[in-house]
Amino acid sequence: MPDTARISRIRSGRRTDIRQQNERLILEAAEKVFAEAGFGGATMQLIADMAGLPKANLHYYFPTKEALYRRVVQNIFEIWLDAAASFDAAEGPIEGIGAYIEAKMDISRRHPHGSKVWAAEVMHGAPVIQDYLETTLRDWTEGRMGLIQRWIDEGKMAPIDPRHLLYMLWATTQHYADFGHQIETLNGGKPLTDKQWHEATESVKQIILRGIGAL
Amino acid sequence: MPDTARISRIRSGRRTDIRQQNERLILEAAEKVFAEAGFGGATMQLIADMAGLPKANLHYYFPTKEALYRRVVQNIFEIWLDAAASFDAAEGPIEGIGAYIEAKMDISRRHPHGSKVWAAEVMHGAPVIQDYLETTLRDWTEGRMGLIQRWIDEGKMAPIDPRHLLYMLWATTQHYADFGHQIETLNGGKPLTDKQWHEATESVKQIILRGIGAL
DNA sequence: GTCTATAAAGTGATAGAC
DNA sequence: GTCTATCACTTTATAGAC
Repeated sequence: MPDTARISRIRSGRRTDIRQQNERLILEAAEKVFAEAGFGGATMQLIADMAGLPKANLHYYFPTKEALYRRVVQNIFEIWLDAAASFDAAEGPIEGIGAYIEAKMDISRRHPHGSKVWAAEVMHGAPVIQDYLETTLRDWTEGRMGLIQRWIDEGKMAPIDPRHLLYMLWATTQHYADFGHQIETLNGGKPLTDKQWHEATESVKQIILRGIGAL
Repeated sequence: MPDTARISRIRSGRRTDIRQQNERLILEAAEKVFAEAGFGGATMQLIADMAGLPKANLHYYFPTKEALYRRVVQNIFEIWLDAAASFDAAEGPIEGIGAYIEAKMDISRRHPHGSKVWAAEVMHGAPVIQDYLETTLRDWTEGRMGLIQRWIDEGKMAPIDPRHLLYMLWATTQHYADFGHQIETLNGGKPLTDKQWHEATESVKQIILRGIGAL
């Protein structure tokens, strides 16, 4: 390999590293700022400061504020879709829905900002991710509804409406992220401990699994 | 009564009527705009247009954008507090929690905008209503937790954690307002019918009441 | 790939005539 | 109590030197 080519590859590799690292820094900062201030309340200046970069660099990596925002929303959506794996692999509701609750609660704890950004996006009428709702989410939902209906037909749980069960699963688990500030305030101003997160997860699992007649 | 006094009273009465009517128009428009665009995304111009008033008049009735926003948040909070009456008057969980779910679901249907404004306010760290969380909501929560614990002690329901039951009640009922757009999209793009709202309410009641061992 | 300076547009709020 | 015109400020986005 000629020197010039090797040097070029190294340079290119370094540039790629810098790009990936800066994009990650920007996305993490953006997720937090969008969650805490909303899209309209967030400023590129604030995101830049939190990422430790000059504001102009944000526009170098993401052409517009909306493009940056879109990436943040897509990220949390993909994380949630991955959590469905445990759902599908299960043989019955205790295992499947129990694992799904655990996975969603874990995401609420590890990605509270992304959850809030998604919630705000939906509350505002999903101006940016309406296509996801109509395609990916719709297909996902119908697939899981069929799975739950099969468990009902097999007598593994009571005949509840699968759609409203899914809504309840989303609502209860995401509540611990989206309303985390309210929960923290009612917890004496302190974040939930490991033990409290475990108790919350077990409470949700217990009520829902018994509620659908699986226990 | 002298003519001048009578006329003055009438004039004063008319002015009061105009004030009350305009304040109501502004508050309704503001609730909708804050819900759909967020505090930062909402503009006084947009609220004024929706209320059918010149922008300057908004500042005549509400000194600042934040003062107007604060009133919107307080409104939904008081509506929710009133819904607790059914909770307290009950003799056991089936009656009390069942009525509370029905009341909260009804509010989600009739006041979806207010619910979203509250959700966004909490998600952003409750910058405007933190004092309510620490006083009124905290007292309310502890009172209801005591009531639920009494029902547990009396053997009227299973020994679940009262706090997480309350969170689940808030999460599930408010989800139908806050994520109404997502639910509507998954309903073929059409709002829930009377029948579907009733089915949703019954599903929530059934799963939770059975889940806490009250059925 | 980085950063300063600035352009272009929009915002909350107010003055002042009616 | 109403409404037009405008001020003072902030924002997104970009130009252009380095």
